[in-house]
Amino acid sequence: MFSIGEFSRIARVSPRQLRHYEALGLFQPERIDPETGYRFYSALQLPRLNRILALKDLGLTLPQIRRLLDANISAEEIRGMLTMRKAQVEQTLREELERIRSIEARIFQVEAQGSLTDDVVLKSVPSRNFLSLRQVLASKEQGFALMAQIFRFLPRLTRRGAPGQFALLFSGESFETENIDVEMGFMFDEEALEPVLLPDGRVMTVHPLPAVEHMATMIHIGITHHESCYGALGIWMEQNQYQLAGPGREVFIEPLQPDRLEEAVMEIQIPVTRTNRDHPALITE
Amino acid sequence: MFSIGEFSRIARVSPRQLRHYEALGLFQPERIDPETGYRFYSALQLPRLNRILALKDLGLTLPQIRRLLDANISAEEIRGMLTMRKAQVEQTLREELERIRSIEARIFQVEAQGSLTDDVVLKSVPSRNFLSLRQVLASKEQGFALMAQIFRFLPRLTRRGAPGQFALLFSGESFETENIDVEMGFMFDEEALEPVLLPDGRVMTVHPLPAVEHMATMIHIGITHHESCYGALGIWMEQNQYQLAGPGREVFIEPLQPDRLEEAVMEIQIPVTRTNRDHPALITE
DNA sequence: TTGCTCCTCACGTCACGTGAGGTGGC
DNA sequence: TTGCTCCTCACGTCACGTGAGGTGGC
Repeated sequence: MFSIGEFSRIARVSPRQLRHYEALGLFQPERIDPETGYRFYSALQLPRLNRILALKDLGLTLPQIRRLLDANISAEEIRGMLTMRKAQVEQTLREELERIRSIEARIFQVEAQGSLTDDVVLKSVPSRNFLSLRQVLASKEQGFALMAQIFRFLPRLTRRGAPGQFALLFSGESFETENIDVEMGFMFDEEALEPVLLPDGRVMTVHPLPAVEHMATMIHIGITHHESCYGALGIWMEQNQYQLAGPGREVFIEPLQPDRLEEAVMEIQIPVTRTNRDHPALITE
Repeated sequence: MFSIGEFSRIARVSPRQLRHYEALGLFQPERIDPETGYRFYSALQLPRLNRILALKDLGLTLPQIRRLLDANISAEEIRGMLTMRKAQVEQTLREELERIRSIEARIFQVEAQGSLTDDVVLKSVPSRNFLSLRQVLASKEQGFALMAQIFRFLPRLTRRGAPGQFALLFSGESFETENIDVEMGFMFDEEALEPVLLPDGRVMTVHPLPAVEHMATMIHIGITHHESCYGALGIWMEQNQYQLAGPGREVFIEPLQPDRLEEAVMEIQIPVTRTNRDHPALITE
């Protein structure tokens, strides 16, 4: 019989660890002195402790190990738990690989620019309604004109002003500066509104925008000169192995104030999916 | 200005998260109403929040991010922190890869044996003194005879019986059953003892055993029939990519009781080093 | 009055490490 | 008496999630 100190030196675990395993019902001392509360262990308990440590090395949690050591568990169940755990580790492995790529991209950026820039953040955005007008614009100027018209008419849109955030949705996948297929209007969460007739006879209608699971986003201040954001998004997508997966959006966070457009804050959003490539890391045999 | 709820929906983070970042001094609201304590944020704060989220995605801790966002930090320091983080992730990646191999080995074992067996545990053992006798044994029987002789003489070794744990150290790297180069004696932690003269004229002397950083260990009950342990250790080493790195040891946990040898508990210890192989996972370019 | 949003604690997470404060045998 | 070992709390870790209990404006 060994005291907890002796036993911990033999097994090379800490006394605290032994007490912790005991508290979890995982590993009990062979005897506890009722007088002093001292714990005593025997050498014959070492195999069980070793099994616990070996399973812990595989990354199983202590409650999982407790279930695994349960006498009533079948080999089939054991295999199931290990297979599940393996899948988990493979998943985190893939994530770590991506993380390394992202860090490398950032290091490269710092070396090239001398500082951190262009913070692209991946988010998931929910479905929203879109009161909008779709049009192919011959030029940027035509776009601004349409925007101005909508905004002149805006106070009459609803009693309480704009129903949500002003946004642009670009359907073409090419980033040309003419013949842009754009949908312009207001994104909002409430139930659908009636269609709206503009003075020139065109009609803004409501349809739902789909939720997007993986949206690469970037914040830009002002309503012009945001081409560099698309450049940065493109580089980010390439370095992080994503590709374009749908129409991009430009969402204005706050109601636009026509006299202070240079202070407008816009979020550029691009739906992305992971580029399929072989993961050399997962070739483990 | 947005309330915390509005801002959290815009930025797609939780209000709790915003309060948490504030508590860490990482991200403050632009204004706090002194009356109500309500927090208010502006759209212009989104770039900073995005930077925080982007750096968090790289796996940096919030205090690290705080330092990175500090105005007085140079590009060189930023690069240093990112490079350090990259090395960390690469390390955990290697560990995850090993873990997958270990889990696969365990799954294979369960499939072959129908249950968990042979718990090999990797430990580090400290340096200890060894009062011992080295000899090349022609046969196993000769070994048992030597052991018996030492034990007959044992009561006279010290006043208080054996000075430590009885142990065998095998210098030959081959596992033959004859001409075994073995060192036999007692491992202990106290300061060195005097040499001991055995009745047949041979002398047991003290020398330190080196500490071993990576020791593959296994528990065996009894003093014979432990060949299967060496088989299991060999398989374990192969599957987990380790190789033999020094003389193996057999350490008896408790004082040997000659009439109950079948209940003796022995730890088999084998020093190992990692087998060098290319890690395909680290080919990231 | 009922919802809704906001506020400030404060517990829980996972596997222990690390004191703090106290006790019993050499 | 001084060390040594043991005991039982209980805090801290990391980045929040999740109530609990209370308040102010529509």
